[in-house]
Amino acid sequence: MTLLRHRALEGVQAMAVTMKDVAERAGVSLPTVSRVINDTSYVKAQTRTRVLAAIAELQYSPNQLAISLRSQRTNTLALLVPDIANIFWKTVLRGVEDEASARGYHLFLGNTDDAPEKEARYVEGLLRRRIEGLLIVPTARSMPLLRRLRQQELPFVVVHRKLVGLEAQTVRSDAHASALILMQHLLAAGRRRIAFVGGELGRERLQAYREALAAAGVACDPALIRIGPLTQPSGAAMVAALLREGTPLDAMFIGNNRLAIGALHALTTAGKRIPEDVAIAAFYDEAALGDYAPPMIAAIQPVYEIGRVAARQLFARLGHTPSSPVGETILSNRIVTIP
Amino acid sequence: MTLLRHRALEGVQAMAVTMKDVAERAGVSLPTVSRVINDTSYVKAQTRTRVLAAIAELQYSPNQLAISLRSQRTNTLALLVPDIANIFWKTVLRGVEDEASARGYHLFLGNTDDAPEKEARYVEGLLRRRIEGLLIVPTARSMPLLRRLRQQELPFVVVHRKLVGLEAQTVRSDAHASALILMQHLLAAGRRRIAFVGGELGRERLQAYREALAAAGVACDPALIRIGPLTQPSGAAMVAALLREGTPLDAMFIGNNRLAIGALHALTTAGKRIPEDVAIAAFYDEAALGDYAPPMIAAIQPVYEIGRVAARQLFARLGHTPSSPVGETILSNRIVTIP
DNA sequence: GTGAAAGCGCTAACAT
DNA sequence: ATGTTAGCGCTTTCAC
Repeated sequence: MTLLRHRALEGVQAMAVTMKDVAERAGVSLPTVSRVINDTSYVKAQTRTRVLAAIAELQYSPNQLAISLRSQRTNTLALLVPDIANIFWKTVLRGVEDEASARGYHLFLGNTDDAPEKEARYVEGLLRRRIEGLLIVPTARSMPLLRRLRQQELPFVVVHRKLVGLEAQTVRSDAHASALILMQHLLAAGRRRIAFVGGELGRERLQAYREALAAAGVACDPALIRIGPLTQPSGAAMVAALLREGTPLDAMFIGNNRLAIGALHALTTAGKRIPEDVAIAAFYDEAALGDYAPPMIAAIQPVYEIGRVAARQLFARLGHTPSSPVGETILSNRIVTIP
Repeated sequence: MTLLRHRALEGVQAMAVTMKDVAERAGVSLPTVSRVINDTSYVKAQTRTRVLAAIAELQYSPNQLAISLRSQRTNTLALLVPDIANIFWKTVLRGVEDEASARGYHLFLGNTDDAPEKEARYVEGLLRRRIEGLLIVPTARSMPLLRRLRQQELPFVVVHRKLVGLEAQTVRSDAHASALILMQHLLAAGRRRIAFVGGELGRERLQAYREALAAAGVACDPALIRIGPLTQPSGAAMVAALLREGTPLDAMFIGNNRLAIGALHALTTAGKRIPEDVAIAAFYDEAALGDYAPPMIAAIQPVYEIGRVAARQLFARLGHTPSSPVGETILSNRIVTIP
């Protein structure tokens, strides 16, 4: 007996076994099979057995597309991150996936490369696929997109980045508070010429930098402030430039772990002693900490927890009307001093 | 005018706009809308305009579930990895995702934690969702599952791991060849007491280790061979134990990047000089190389390429009958010596 | 306890 | 150039 019936319209694969096949095989009607599978009504024990046997023999696999089309539920979420190859997001992803999989949900993953067009294209495809919710690390220009999501009533949670001007459920860590602590640490150690090395999106960190300097009565020298792409080479280049220019400095505040790794390399290459010549305070990473950690003070972000909490909050919103109130969940960073 | 029609059966979300809504709004019949969208037949310019206007006004988003149900095509793949939080897989994932997204495919991601039950549960869900193909890093006990996939005629590609006894399209790097080169390098440098630190699945590496020793006429001392979980702490523990036991050794072959990082730490902690006291040859990682790289010889795996090539081969199989011939694609590692 | 029929949203014949 | 009809695989009234 062959299971091949006829070719699909476009595809070349054999048609899959359907409920109808199972029904015929078991000598019952189609709804009866459905009832057995979903345990949705009493079925005579004998009939049930026959149906189950047919299912096993035919290796029947229910078509989730059809089920979803009827039920309006896909049990599917999506996560959009800038670049999964970056060390930070993979752990967030793991947190999200754990939470989703525990609830029987499947997860689409997409990289946006922080490009709004790519992001928009992805979101469009995900909407068509009728995902039930979206976790998104938005770009700096994602506002219109997110407004559309709101309008389309797709539940979503903003991960790790704060968007001003949009009321959206957000999960992130407390960059501002941690930045203040790091700066205060440097200042308490008597450092006064503190360079800032950060990225475009780190507004909070830069603000904390300025606040801490002001509070300590230290003038803010624009020549010490560097902002660039959040990559290791970029960190190395910015620090190399700083040193080359010769502006006096005795400490550095680095707003991102990849920047920090690059910066530390550049400092070592230039023969600077850490912390004697240059004291370091940085947003760093658990893994990087294990691999390479000179004496410094670091803020470690709760990456896995950010993913889990964000997913949980998304689930909490799935059941509710999309207009349910939104808020920010701010997780604390762990401050670590390496002697 | 409200878009809310009635509540979905189970869900609480408002019903989405359908093609029918668009048709009514534009004052045309349903297939006409379809024709406009898919450009599948001539439509009078004026009608087309009216339809497009209706689509825009209603923010219509085609239901991919319905489309897929009809067309038998989901434009969806899945990737199952042991643990995305591990440094290795995230880059593979990125390669896969790039390739998929370039072809308009979306990607499900799942973590198996190398647990066959979790893997099986995932595959079941993915089959129901009618993915068109699967990329999988199988566990040691995945054979029955993969046989079922073969039977169900789901195209799949085995990534990075070699399964004996199953004919399956496989993409991996040449661990055996690289291991031989690394070992020959150590032996050429006059090292004779070479420890082996590896994982359960690294059979090829261990075999190459033995072959190289035999070829050089060096006896293989079982006391120098350690096998454990592929984690950094495990690497540190195995090396610490080796040193504690005092078996003489002047070199180490390490079969995995996480093991290597742990091992290097343990050696440093024990005050061993590298390479004076202990020469190192290891399977290492591009990123780890940038962060922490004492003098050694390393095999760098083409992680991103593994992902891309695997995805490409999967795409190549989508069009064909599932019985099309399978083979192995073996990518070369890059051998790097750090002076 | 089970079957017949309608419909989820869409596309592809077949009409006109 | 557009409308009518059937059907993808499933669940859910409604009959019997």
